[in-house]
Amino acid sequence: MALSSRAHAFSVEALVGRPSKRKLRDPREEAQPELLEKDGGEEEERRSSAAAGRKSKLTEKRTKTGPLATTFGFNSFGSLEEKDIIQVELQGSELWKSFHDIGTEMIITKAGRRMFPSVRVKVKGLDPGKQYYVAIDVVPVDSKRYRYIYHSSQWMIAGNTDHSCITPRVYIHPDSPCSGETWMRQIISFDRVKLTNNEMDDKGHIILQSMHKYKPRVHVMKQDSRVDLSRIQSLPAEGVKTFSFKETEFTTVTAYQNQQITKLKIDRNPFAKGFRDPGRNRWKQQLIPSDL
Amino acid sequence: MALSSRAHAFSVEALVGRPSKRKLRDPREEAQPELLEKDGGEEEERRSSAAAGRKSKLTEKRTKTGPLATTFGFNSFGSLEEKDIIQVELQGSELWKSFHDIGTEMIITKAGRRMFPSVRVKVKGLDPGKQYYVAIDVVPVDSKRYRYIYHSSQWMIAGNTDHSCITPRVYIHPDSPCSGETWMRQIISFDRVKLTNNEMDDKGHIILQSMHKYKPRVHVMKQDSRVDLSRIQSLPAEGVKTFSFKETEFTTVTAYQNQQITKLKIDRNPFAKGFRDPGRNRWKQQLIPSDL
DNA sequence: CAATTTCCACCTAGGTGTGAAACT
DNA sequence: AGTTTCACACCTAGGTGGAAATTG
Repeated sequence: MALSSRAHAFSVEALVGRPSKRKLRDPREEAQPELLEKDGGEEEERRSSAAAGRKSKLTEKRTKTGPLATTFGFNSFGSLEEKDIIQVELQGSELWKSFHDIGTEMIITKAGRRMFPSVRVKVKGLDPGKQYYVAIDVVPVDSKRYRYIYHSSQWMIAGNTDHSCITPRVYIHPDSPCSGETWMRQIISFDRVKLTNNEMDDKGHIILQSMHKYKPRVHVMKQDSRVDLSRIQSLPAEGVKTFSFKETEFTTVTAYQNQQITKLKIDRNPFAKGFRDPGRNRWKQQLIPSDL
Repeated sequence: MALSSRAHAFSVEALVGRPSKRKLRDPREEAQPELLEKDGGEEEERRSSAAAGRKSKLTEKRTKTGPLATTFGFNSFGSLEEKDIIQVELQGSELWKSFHDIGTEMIITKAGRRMFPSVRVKVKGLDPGKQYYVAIDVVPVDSKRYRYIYHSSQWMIAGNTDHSCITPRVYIHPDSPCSGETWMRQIISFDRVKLTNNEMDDKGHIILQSMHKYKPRVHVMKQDSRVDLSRIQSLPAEGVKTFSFKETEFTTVTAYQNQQITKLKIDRNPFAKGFRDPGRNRWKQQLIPSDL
């Protein structure tokens, strides 16, 4: 155990990984209505795998690969076909849950930092012959600023923030636009999205504030020949289906707070392989000039 | 001088780099009509910088950044506006010319190999508000098979090949579709295109035959909502403007034939830096077990 | 024997967390 | 004291030509 000195003071409870506190906070959040969906009237259906029993008629076809989010076809597209029941299924939800159970943290930097895990989804119910855009954005979960308390390994509310005047940036999936057939045939990965705390960012990265809670949202929209969706910065008012998943919520940080998160990231992110234990601090020894 | 042993037998003439022979062959090729443009009736205007004197009315606005190719608006798009005079300008033409003067070779492999130099262009005369696709393909320059003669450092005709039944694969620029405004604002680079000699290739690479002469072509097409251009394998019959540049012609090889080409590639391609002279064959000495 | 394939050392390009320094 | 930034060693991912092996 030779991880970051930043999270040096952690409780035994945090290391054992008892998920009780976190589980207790969830029901309250699930019950509260969507506060942030005023900008278009699109319906958002969130379904964690724990709530997978509802709407069995729609979930009959579910494979056991992961949680599923569904939006009913209330015809903002103008089409009445049964196929209008678009479903979006999160891939890699087990990994997301591993982080979520601890309290997911995502690093944000000036230059932009990828998410790990990244959002990857499968889409069903599209019209194979029609063209769609698929996009992602990240919206605040609440209006609170958080602070991590080391000795209790807990996130505490540390203040309020007004997000209401900020329109979140949208990252259009690079394959867009693309036929429904093609979208449905592949796993749609947003692994190249980058998060930044630089409000002046000009590289199209998603701008967030550190020490706040956010959730990614996936958007599916039929191609509209009237607007060039490929260059927009904000979502159109209608014709957009929006999906999100409880287990992808995270807190933004500029340096990891909870050492369990650091450990899990190092363990699962291929790019952090150099920090895995077995062969670690071997290079440190080479820096000591003792062979002379 | 410790380059490839393959091109060991080279003439002094080749090393000095006298361009006379090549220059002599060019006029014949320029005079011959396009043989391979039967598939759509699109007009192709080729203009090397050596022929830049013609059509001065159109080239007045030319900057001195490179050669320019122009297609007149004869309304396959149905529009009559003056803006229909689309111009495509090759970027990095000095580098291309350095290779062309020697006799450009491009390696092709089963897995696919990038081109160096890569095709990079600037486009002018698009309708800023309309959507366009930009694409590249590579077509045969003639029906000959070539062989490199080491002792005279020359390419000789070695036989005939019938290309007529092969429709070339098209590589759609990944930014497609995109507004004319955006296309014109940036340099359009095809550096990710890969060439292969694998006729069964399923990765969308451009399939070529080794030891043949080819030229890349750049295509500009207005978006047609009737067809999903993003997934096509061959060009539509109409509404396509096609451009090519004499200095981007090349001969396909599976291993470099002319040592001057090898030298120039190593010198200019960042990925071949490891073969540049100063620090070379230092690692070879480490492999000799002589320190015991 | 010419042409092609394969494996390799050496690069570019860029995604990790670290730990010290800087900021506020 | 909490938070942010920076240079850095260490990775992944993949683009080079060399040289030996293989192909036809």
